[in-house]
Amino acid sequence: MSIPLAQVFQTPIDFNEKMSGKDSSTEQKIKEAARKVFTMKGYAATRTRDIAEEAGINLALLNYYFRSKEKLFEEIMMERMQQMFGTILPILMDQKSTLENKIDLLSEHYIDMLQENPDLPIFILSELREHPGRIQQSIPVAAILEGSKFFQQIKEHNPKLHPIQFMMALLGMVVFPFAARPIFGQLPSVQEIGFEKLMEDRKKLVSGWAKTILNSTI
Amino acid sequence: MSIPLAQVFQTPIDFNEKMSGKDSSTEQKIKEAARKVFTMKGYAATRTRDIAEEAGINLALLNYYFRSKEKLFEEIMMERMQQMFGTILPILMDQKSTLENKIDLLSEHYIDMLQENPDLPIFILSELREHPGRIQQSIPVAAILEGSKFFQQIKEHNPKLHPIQFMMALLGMVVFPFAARPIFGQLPSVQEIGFEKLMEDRKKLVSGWAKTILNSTI
DNA sequence: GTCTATAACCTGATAGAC
DNA sequence: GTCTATCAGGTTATAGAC
Repeated sequence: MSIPLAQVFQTPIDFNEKMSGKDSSTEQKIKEAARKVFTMKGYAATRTRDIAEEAGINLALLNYYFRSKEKLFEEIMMERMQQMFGTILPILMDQKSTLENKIDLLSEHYIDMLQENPDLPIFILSELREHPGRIQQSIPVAAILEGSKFFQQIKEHNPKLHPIQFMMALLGMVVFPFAARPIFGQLPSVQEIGFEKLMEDRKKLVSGWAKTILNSTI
Repeated sequence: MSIPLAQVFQTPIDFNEKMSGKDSSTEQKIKEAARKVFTMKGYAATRTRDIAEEAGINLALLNYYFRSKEKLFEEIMMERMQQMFGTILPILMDQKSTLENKIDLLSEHYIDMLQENPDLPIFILSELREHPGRIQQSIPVAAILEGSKFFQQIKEHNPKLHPIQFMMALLGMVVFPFAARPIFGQLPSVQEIGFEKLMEDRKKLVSGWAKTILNSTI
């Protein structure tokens, strides 16, 4: 069930190309539809009929290609988790880049990816709450993160700061706005400026703030 | 459908007292069970049978007290949203307290509340994604936030910083660790230190960092 | 490979006895 | 108010024709 490490390290660009699905075979159409519906509504609220309709095919065909709803979901979930974590892990593990470099890259690339997949965070987080086990089944995120160059660099840079606390701050500043978009999106000023514009500006804000935090003595 | 403003402003303490439910009438037992199951699994994945079993009563009784699954859910959702937003809004609207004061209070009280209700954020966010309308039905969070003393104070303190961007950073640093607990909780170092301890330490970290961000010129 | 029809099952809700 | 039994509708999955 675990994914070859090479796949974890594919770049976001490779991934998005694979996702755009120019292969319009029936199987790909179903997968694309499943990706869309599962991500928007979650496993439990999704009916296989919705997916079939979205794919423009018959319900029976879905079970012909993928044995069951559960099996189809597993495939989608695997892909989406790779997209969620595959974007950051290669950056954090890079042995050459500096700490500040990693922060810049993460802020920029992750916001880019989330702009194109705004409901990815809620999907991952809400599906993971009931099956936390899924995560180590697909990618050993925990082990990778903990032993990453990134963690090592944080410890060296500021021994008083626990890398986890910093990681939670950085990811929180980047990911939370997307997870809470249903709320923030209703603020008049967000609607005026536009959520996408705000996130575009946010890239520089977050990387700047993160570096500031890193050097603070709190 | 909208809640009297007085109720929005109840303190977290009042709220928690109401939640502890010493009234063990059947109706309260059902509500308590519903709160637990809905919050853990979400609306779609919850079966009314699960709630009945958790409450130690019969399925028919659930429909006797609350007309339907949907109606019961509405009540729970309303409560939970009040808990989610009722904790911060009074702090942000206070006319007397300073900006730094508000940051300290929010960081401390919100983390306290989330320690007791760790799966509240995912519940709210995942239920809101499909029905973003629910939010203005219960509490006019958007309008309140936008016109709050807090926003005004941020603008005065640092005119170059958009209050929304700061708000997203502050809430992200506080709320995200709980939303992503299924992931962070698997890191060995988190298990060693203990998630609760980390969050306890985090109160001061976040309030410190938030003030630093506020004064940065980025 | 793709469809229609249907089986098998599950879930929310109610009827009616106590 | 509380229970058992059951209905009605919906959902996944499959059988079988084309």
